[in-house]
Amino acid sequence: MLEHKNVLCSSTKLQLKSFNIFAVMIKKYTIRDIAEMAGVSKGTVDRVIHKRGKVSETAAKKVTTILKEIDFKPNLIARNLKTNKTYHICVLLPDPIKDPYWIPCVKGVNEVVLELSHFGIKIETSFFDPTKSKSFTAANLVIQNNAPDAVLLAPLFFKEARIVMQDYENLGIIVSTFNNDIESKAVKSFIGQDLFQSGRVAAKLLHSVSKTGDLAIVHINEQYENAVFMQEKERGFKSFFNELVSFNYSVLQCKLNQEDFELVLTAFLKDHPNLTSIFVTTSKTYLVADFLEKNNHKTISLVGYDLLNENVTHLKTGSIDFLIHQNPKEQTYIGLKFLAEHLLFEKEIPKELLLPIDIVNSENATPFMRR
Amino acid sequence: MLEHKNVLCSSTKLQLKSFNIFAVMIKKYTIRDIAEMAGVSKGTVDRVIHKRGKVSETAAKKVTTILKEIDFKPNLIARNLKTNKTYHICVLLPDPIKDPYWIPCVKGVNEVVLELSHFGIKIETSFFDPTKSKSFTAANLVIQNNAPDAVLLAPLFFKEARIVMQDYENLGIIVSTFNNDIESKAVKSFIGQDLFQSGRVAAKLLHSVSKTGDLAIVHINEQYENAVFMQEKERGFKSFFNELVSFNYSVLQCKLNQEDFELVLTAFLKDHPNLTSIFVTTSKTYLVADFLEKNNHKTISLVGYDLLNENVTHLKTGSIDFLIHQNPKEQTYIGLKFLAEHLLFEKEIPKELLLPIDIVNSENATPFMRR
DNA sequence: TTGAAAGCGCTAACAC
DNA sequence: GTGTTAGCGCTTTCAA
Repeated sequence: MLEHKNVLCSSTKLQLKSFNIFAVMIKKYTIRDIAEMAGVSKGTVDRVIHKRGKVSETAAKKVTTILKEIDFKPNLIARNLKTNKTYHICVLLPDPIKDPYWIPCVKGVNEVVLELSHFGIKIETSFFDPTKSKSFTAANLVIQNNAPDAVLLAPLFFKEARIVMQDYENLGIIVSTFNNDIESKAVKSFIGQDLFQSGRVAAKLLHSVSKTGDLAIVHINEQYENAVFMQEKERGFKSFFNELVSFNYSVLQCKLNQEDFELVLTAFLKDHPNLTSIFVTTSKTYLVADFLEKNNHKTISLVGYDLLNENVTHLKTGSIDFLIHQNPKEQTYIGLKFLAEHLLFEKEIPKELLLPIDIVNSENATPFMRR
Repeated sequence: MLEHKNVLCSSTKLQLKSFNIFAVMIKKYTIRDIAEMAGVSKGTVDRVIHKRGKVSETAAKKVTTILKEIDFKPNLIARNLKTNKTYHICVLLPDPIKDPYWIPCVKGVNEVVLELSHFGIKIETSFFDPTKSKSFTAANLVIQNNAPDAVLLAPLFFKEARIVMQDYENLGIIVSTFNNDIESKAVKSFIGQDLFQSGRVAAKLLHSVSKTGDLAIVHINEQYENAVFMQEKERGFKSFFNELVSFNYSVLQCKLNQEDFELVLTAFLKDHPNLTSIFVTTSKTYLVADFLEKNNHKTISLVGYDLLNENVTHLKTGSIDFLIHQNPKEQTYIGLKFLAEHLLFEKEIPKELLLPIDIVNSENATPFMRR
């Protein structure tokens, strides 16, 4: 036994030691222990912990001191077992039928529901039409009437969301956002990606694939969604090339709608024969890929967003070079879990959590989709 | 297209519907409810649930029927609160001082320790020397003498690990592995990446960056670690180019040691003037990057492994094009959490979990390192 | 073979 | 103000 321990190098022992401070989990105190130490009853300790008042200053002081001294952490499991309260959380998503991008979010919600099935958490999901800002506002009204404890939503419409957020704050309903950051003090937490940086990632990818020729940023259906977020990606994309020394090509811009798609894109490509790369700022990347494939533009590199089936198909045939995965499922999962744990265990929620920007090519797509 | 949309719609509705069944969380039954329904006492119900015997057939049958009928799920929280048992898990890692690749694993362990601090889980970490298989075997002996309930380890040495696994099985100690899959029935679970596929990802990346010229697979310090795992990456890498139609270049191989590094690599590059791409199969990618930078081989593309500081620095200066992130922290975190939840809540552990293969370039590296 | 009862750590209602 | 007490859902004696 001792012999074997010597095999480990001495520097390791140091790390191991400091690590164990965490791992050993010293002594576990209960409120009964505290009560005894302070010479008061459990009830008084509880009152101090929850600041319910009705405690003499002397008692309060004694208890607080001990609490701090031993860094008391109440057994949250027991607390939850007792209170047996059910919390109500509403989730508001763009309708996955209108835009399949949101399908994984439903899975993310379900996972939280399963994991937390033993705690009193009631989760209700509703959808709004991602092409209509009014639908978003209306859905929020319904939720507010339900008076849940907390709400998780994707604030697709910047202006409308900021207004609605005020109502939530007035009603004392906690709101977390994901996917889009509306930068309001009224939101408890935002889970998403750094869109500016994600534009830079796209730029770097296209620059890796081809070093020469003009590039184009393509926005699709910009009028439906709030353009603020597409512009962030565009800013990031441009910033990358601005920083490139001796870069002699143009970064162009092209706005498309699903209606006049072919016409406008055909004209655009004719106008810019030196184009070698396209960056699509939405999950509709497959539309551009379809077009390039059909019209035999094999030399144009393409980077876009999201693991829709259509996009992944193009990834595998080679008409899309890279996709950026925004991980909608994980965003919803984390956002919801944070809220639930905050309600149940009074856990702190970070004001902002930016998930990694996943780069996907034909070879690593599958595990991302499975998850 | 139309067809596809219809599939989407209906499946989405289905998802939503089944989701609500979950979310509403119908009625929560307790063993008391069951006892009343069956006309027996809580004790009897408990005996049936845990198959502790000493129950008459009639009573057993009645209870079992009801249990099935209502799909009873005991409140695991309450169970844990009562039993108040502490479980003991050992973690065995290669010494992070010998190889910084393993540093994030310690963070992963600490995270689990923090999250599970309210449950009775005692976690102890020890290290072995990744260059010495004997150190691995010895460390396992020490652990076996400690008789923990479960063990999480990185079985760097294929043969030795398979032997040691037998001992664990005989001792009734649950073992999960991560990082390397030794494919033994004696291991409960493996968390890691598909190494073959990760070789393919590297191949695709290099092919994206440059379509022409010879490629080289570089193994570093192959004799120290078990070559099985490097070979998997190599196989994957080669398979990609084998499937490429009209690919007219060579995929070469080069084995390096830290001692004669410069000499051998210089000779290799001289022998292969058409080389445009290098794939390094280990986290020592920065050694090759250093070399290329020093000797001004700016036209050679480089893909390697892991977010060591040295590697990321080269990523940002451009001497490494892409890194593949094996996510050691997440591997450890998940492996350990699975074990803990299995012990505490009798949760099923998947036999194998393959994490996504993360592609990293200069622009998305930061959030991966922060996590 | 069974039921009754105590108790895990915490909360909250209720006396004093 | 403060202590006491009755549970939350489950496990585990201990009698019967």
